[in-house]
Amino acid sequence: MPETQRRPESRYGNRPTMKDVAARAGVGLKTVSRVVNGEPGVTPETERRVQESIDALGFRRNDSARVLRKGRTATIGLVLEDLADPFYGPLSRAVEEVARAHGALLINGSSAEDPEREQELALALCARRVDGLVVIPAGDDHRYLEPEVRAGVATVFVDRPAGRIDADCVLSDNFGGARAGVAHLVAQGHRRIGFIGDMPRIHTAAERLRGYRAAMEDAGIPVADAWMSLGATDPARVRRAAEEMLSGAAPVTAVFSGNNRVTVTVIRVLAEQVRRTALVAFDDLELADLLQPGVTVVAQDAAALGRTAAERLFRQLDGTLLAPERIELPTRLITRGSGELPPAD
Amino acid sequence: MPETQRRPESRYGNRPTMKDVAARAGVGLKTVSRVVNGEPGVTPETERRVQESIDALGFRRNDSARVLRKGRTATIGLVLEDLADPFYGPLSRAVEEVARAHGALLINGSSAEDPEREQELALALCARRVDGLVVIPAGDDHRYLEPEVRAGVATVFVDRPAGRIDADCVLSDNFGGARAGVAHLVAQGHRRIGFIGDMPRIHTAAERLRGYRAAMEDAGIPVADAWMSLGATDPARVRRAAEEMLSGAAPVTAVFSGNNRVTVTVIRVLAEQVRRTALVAFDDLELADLLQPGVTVVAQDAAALGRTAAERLFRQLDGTLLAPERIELPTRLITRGSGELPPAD
DNA sequence: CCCGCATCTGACAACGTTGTCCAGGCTCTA
DNA sequence: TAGAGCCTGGACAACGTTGTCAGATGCGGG
Repeated sequence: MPETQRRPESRYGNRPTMKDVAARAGVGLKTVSRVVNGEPGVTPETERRVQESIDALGFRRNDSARVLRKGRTATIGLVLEDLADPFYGPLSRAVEEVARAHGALLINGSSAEDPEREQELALALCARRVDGLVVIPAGDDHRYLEPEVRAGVATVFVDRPAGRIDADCVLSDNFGGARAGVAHLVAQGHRRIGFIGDMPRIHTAAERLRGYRAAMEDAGIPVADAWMSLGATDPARVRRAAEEMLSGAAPVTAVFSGNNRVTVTVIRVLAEQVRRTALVAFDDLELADLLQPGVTVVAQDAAALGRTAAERLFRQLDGTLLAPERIELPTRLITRGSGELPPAD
Repeated sequence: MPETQRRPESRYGNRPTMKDVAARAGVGLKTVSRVVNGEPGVTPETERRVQESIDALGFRRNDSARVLRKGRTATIGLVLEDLADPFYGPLSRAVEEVARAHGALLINGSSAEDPEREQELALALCARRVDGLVVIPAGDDHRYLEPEVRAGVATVFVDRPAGRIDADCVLSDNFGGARAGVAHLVAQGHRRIGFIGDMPRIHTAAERLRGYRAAMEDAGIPVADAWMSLGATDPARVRRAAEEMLSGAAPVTAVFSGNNRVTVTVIRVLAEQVRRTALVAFDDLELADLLQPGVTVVAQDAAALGRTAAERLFRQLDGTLLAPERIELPTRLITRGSGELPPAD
């Protein structure tokens, strides 16, 4: 029994290590390390021999071991809501680009709007010792991250603020954007304006609702309960909500739609109606300008959100960062027709 | 000078280790390991003490060290083209879901259609010892992965086949889909049918072009060079290409568009034309049914591609897999109006 | 009362890498 | 030619975890 310790099962399929490379090249272990890391102090001739050995064996440095030794993983984590949502694609890509510029890789996971899953994911990433974490919160209590933050994990929240923890946040001006969007409808002469949004427990949804209410109040219009749908996100329920506020004795003449997923359904419903109803939607859509009429939107810049957050993350990692801050990015009203339809009553 | 070796800079901000937990709980290191991993053989009382210690110190197991010891990372890598592309969002999400079901995390990176960057990314993932790799190829030579595959990295290619290496591939039936789409246009009476696609060096683009040619040949229609645009992907060039084939003495009466990015531009151009030109597009679009006319598409199932690839990857990891295979998923023609317009000449 | 056995616990090595430090050989100068 | 100083290379420990194995403890039976 020559081995006292059984090798763990299928350990990397027995990859060559620096030791193997060193043995083959007839040099010391550390010399190989030097070559691999481009450190100075190796003769060209030695370097050549080592390099040849590396190529011959198909050696690739084991970053797990490296990380263990160095303490930095050059990896950041991104916890988002749903990678398949067209809003998060560009955001994620922007984070990735910044990470790449800093030589880091990106691990990401979707929380599917489930706070528990968000926590599970974030902590799994911490266990892997990501250097930093960009989180799009699903839950509203992030105290579970406190030990991690104290331990030095850089953390930035995006799109929605952190709950019960003092941390950097990068947000869109949801309130201002919604307010401006609704005000735009008011300016076209609308008074009965519907709002279809997500559950108010989601911060962005709550803020947009607040913007809606503010704009209505600015205009001195009392809001009827029947004009608001909160929390219906699946197509069927959105459809029902939209149809309801479009029917009855005093139907809404305009709708403000609270996010991109709601919008696609609302557009469908409006297209089926005889009466032309105005629409302003939060979040831009790919083909919004080609519809009849074009969809007027309050656009947020998903890529900018991601970029800003990631840049801030790396500034935390540089150590050049001071107190947590809340950064709010402006939204932009893009008029394309649907928001400029006059009231049709 | 009590320490012979300086601590690496800011090593995890001095996180507690199992040793610290053990010391505080007054137990041995291994006992903590047992508790953390839920291994049997620990008295409830001891376990309680250890758990208390863990909570008090905010300990979290360092997975890097764990990986180093165990040899499996429970992480898979996904190299795709552009996370911001709406086609890859669902694909990526599907891979993530499968990974999650197997208790693995997902690292992903975008190659931006650059073979060098693809290689760099894939190898970086291998250095991190991901258990497996799902690759959407940008390049056409993947021999660089051979040592990795031999070393036991499970590998599956998606959307496009691997180059010069024998590996699992999961593809859409690009040829068949394009052929059916073009045949559909022929069936409406079109004879002058344009094709606007990506660079033929991209496999999917080449296959779709082949499908176009095949359908035309089936119909006995010789293809004019002026009807084809290959490799223009940025909006400006697509626009020019489209406008060109729509003008002149014998303009095309129908266009087959080779991918989603091309399609959005083509739709814009067609909308500006007086004459109605038919369109069938490869890849579905979010609001395709709401345009006037609705866009007839050859839809592929991005999520199914991702799911199938990831499942195959994990079957490789289970060791239940045999020879590399090429799996082709069917596409679906969805008629919505634009593809049913008759020739307008 | 002591032995044997089962159960629980801990010491130790090893995973693959990098930081430190020292040895040996070389060059250059006095 | 000897000494100082530089350059290259290697031995060794340490990073935090887990597998192995042996020691300790307690209990029941002979």
